[in-house]
Amino acid sequence: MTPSRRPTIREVALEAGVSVATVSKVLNNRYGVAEATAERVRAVVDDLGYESSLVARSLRTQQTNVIGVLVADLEPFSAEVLKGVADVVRGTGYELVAYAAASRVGEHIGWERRHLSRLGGTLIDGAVMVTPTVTDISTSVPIVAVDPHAGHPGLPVVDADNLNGGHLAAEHLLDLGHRRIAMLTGRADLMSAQLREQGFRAALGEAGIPAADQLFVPGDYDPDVAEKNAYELLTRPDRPTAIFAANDATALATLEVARRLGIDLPGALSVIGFDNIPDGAMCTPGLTTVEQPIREMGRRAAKLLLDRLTAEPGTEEAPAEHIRLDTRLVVRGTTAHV
Amino acid sequence: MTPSRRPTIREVALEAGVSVATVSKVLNNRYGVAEATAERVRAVVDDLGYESSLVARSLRTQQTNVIGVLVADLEPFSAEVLKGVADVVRGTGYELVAYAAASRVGEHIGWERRHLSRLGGTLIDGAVMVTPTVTDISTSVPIVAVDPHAGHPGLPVVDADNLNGGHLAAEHLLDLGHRRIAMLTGRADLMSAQLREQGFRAALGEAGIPAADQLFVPGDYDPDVAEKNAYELLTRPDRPTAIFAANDATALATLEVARRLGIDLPGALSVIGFDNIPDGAMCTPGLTTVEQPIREMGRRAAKLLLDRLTAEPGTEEAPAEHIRLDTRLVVRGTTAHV
DNA sequence: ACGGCCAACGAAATCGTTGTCGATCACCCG
DNA sequence: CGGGTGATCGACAACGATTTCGTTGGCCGT
Repeated sequence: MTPSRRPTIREVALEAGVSVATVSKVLNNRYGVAEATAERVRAVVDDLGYESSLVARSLRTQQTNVIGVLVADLEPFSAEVLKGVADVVRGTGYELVAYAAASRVGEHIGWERRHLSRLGGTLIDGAVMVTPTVTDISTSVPIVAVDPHAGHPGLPVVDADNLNGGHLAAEHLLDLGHRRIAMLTGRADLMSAQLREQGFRAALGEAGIPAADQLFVPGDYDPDVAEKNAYELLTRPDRPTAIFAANDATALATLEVARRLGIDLPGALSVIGFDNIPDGAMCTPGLTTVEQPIREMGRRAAKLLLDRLTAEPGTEEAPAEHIRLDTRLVVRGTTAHV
Repeated sequence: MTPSRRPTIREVALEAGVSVATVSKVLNNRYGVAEATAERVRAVVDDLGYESSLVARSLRTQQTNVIGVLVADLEPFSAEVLKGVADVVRGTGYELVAYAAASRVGEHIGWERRHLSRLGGTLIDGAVMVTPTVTDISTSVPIVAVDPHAGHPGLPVVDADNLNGGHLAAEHLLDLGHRRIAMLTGRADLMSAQLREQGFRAALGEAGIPAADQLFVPGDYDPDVAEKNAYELLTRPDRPTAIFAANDATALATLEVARRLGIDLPGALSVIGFDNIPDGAMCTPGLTTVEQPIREMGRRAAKLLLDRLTAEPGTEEAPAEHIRLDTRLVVRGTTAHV
């Protein structure tokens, strides 16, 4: 019985009666080997089921042909970005691996840095980082950020038009006649959250409605936080007639709170979210929301990264691009007139 | 300016005035180096910010200290398993990477095999496979399967007690007085789906209710398929008073169909799902379901795998374990009497 | 027939690390 | 003072691939 170990290139060479160098040349179809021998080598290769060791190859060539996606947690948003990246990576000869950080909040401080330095230049050739919070990325591998922390210096970014998205949400509610509108704001450190709020405030301003600070409560992109604050908001004597939640997860939490409080929806309260995650469409009534093309964001991020990786070393580095994709209003059943 | 490349062990050795071997010994704190030199080496190491190359180390030691989780797609189920695996892997010195297969259905034929052979023995030391469909796993790395394809030979498996789960669902509906109960069955090739149906049928039988074949329609674990079939089911003249969906995703799709048809829920129709994914709890009304401890399944799978990996080579291989975790009825708002 | 040339191939260096094993040296004991 | 004994360290051979560069041999032209 043949050994169950995976065969090495040496064994292939031996079997085919050629040198290791020749086998390598055949596999990477490089110039300088006769078709006859190449044929013979190929026969032996798939007879033995040989596959070259990615590790050994990486050591030699100094690149792994693997790109990583680093996500803080596997919420639907990250998962969707990941799928978008996978769409693009497939068929390019690159492998795709995902690294999920801590599941416990607060534990991921510095996680991104640690992982990047461990992996970069040794396990992955580049990375797509989803909602990264690190401020100084001083690493050797190229990085593309999706929906990053506010105030990043010069690294390529893909995000949605959050500013206009916030604007759209406010406009929709204003069109329906709402005047006392509250907002569950997002994670304060993320650019997307800041822009959504900014666009929202701008639209209110344009409509001549003063922004009352007590109507802006933190939702933090987190259902639990949002639930607590939505409850507080909805039990006030002068409770708002509409709520803009900075993302769908917190909007759904708000719906749940309203239901518990027996508030008629959308009769007595309108709720609009942001993201357009699948769950929002499934719920009863369907969640009105601002859609951002998450999967497409993943695709664009991957393209950006692959472009950098496959760029000729000679060509000068392209300036950090910033790709901003459009957002779009999706009206369903949780918003209504008055 | 120092080169921006990551430093090698050789440079550390040079800087510290010792040999490469000594540096290696210090880093892996192996016996045979004086504390004074060790101290000096350590100083240089974090002065230069040196980190050993995982690639080179892997090539030498023939193990990568990375375990992989292979999922067909990143639905909530897989994501939750992944988190469970991450819980266990953290702090063990192993890295965790996730490989997502095709996003398009049907494209993943043979995908598992390809990836395993490419990665196994070269990029990962072992793998947890979620709902694997391959039948012959002839690879060099240890594998643990979560909720596998039916009829696997001798590989360790972690799953939930699907048989009893199906039984619980049926019992619940029977207790509520339902007699004409339909089922949206799951993916026919998965063990879990078969067992859920089997438990369900058994409970019906015990109650003296003949199983009418026209009440069993495929849901396929897929919301789109389920939507189509649920529609057909609910527009029949003698439509069922209750539906058992083989998983929550299809149960939610059923709810959506019922809502579109204007069927009062749970007054005129009871729906029960399986899994207890978060979305089911968020919806209005909350989805009654059978819970399986998905995250815990991930944890157990990871433990099983790590046990195999860290087992002394001398000890004989333990027989393939099969860990079956309990399922539990979670009653919410989508089921009611009569 | 001989020199030159090109295609085809192989020997060897290399990537960065670990582990074995021999060399060195100080020290202690008889 | 000599020999034995640890402790400490470094030289070197792997690991499995890629790539450079030199060697071989055949063929062609004159």
